[in-house]
Amino acid sequence: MGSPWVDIRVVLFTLGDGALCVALNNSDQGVQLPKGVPRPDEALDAAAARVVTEKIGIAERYLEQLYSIAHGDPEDRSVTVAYLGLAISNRSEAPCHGTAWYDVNDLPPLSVLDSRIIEYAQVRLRAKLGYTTIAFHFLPRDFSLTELQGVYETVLGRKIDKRNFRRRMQSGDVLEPTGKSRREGSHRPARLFRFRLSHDSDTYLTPSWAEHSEEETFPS
Amino acid sequence: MGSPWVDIRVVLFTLGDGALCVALNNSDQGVQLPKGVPRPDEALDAAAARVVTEKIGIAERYLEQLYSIAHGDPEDRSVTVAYLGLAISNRSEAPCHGTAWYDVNDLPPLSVLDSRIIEYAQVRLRAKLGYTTIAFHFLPRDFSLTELQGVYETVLGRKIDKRNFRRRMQSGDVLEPTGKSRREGSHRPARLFRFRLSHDSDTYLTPSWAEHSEEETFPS
DNA sequence: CCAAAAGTGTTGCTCGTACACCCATGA
DNA sequence: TCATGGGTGTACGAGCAACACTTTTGG
Repeated sequence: MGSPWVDIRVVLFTLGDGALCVALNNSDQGVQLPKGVPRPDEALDAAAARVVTEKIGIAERYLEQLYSIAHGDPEDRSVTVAYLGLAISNRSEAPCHGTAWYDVNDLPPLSVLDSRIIEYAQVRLRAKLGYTTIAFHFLPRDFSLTELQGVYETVLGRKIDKRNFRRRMQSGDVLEPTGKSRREGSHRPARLFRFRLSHDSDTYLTPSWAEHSEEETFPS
Repeated sequence: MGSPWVDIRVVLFTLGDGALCVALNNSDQGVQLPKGVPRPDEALDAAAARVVTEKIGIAERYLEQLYSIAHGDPEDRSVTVAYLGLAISNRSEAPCHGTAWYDVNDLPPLSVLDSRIIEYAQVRLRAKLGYTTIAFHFLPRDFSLTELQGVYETVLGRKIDKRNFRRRMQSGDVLEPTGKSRREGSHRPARLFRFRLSHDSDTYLTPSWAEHSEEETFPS
């Protein structure tokens, strides 16, 4: 029958060495986006999360549906549902065998579809930095303002004024000072902040119903 | 096999009598969103356009992918790709048999999924009014500023200040004066404007590659 | 001359941006 | 005491929101 296969592909970004990196799998058909097929009773978001776990082996912090596209010929038809994911910048946690991080500005040859998906993921990520708090998912629980600014600069690919950035961040009630600070060199220690959870999820303009429906309750 | 069916559902909005309306089909399973199944070699966007033509019978002006979701049980599994569409406010063009316009604030009983899709379509539409020129797709080629303001007010569900609205619209170079005007009552005639095409498509934050590739050129 | 919609400016506030110096620390 | 990154304030301009009256037309 003409029923197409549905596959899930995940563009999982992380930050490493001042570069925006994406996780890619090395398969016998060349380098490609990590992908998988949803199980018969599995929500698409859950399938995407499973792809991250099984194919990348990294704990992701954020996962959002990007776009769906049909491709292939009538005999080998499939519909791909693409996801955008963010993972914490942590070099100690190595991805599984066959998976590696690639600088998005220096990618190996990929299929046309994968390239487009990655490009679009980057567009969406940049746009969302402006009107959401998505950037926090690149950082650990406690972080300095300089680290946060680094996230913005790396993703946007340009320098940001330090004073304006700090004023903007501290003016809303998005940041919570932890009181702690961190010494890490022969200079003044940085004060650490934490992200206020109440500002998550709300502003993302993603459907509120997305797959959470029956089984899951919202994590506090 | 476990390969799911892919179906397309379209939330087609129009404006009528100062209300935001959505096109719904009256089937033997009750009232539901117009839907269809993509052909073996058809792009998803093309399939959505075909749903509009065949199931609604209206010429849509804008069509954008919304979201995909898996549902059903393991034996009767499907993945729905939802679309948001806009059609021109034109009561003379009647939809096909079995299809009717419903005020979004006064909908008949619908499936949980359809209700959620419509609700999300409305959220996206409202949000996009703010940062795109999507509103123009509700109007004919030539229109008055009052008509344009009416579109915003109806979709957003609140009054807007006339002077601020006109200044904002006329300050960019989005509007082109036609020089014509329209008399339609015992009062001053309204000057008519036209939308500058160059401002379309760019700002929508939809993937630039989305299926348009080969066949279509932009309608003038 | 009346009703009805079209059209028009000013003011205050908020927010983004440009810009340069002192502070705390470890070596 | 020096090198290094952490931390701070001000002034200007752009853009948004609030606000009320005059103009043109047909009846």
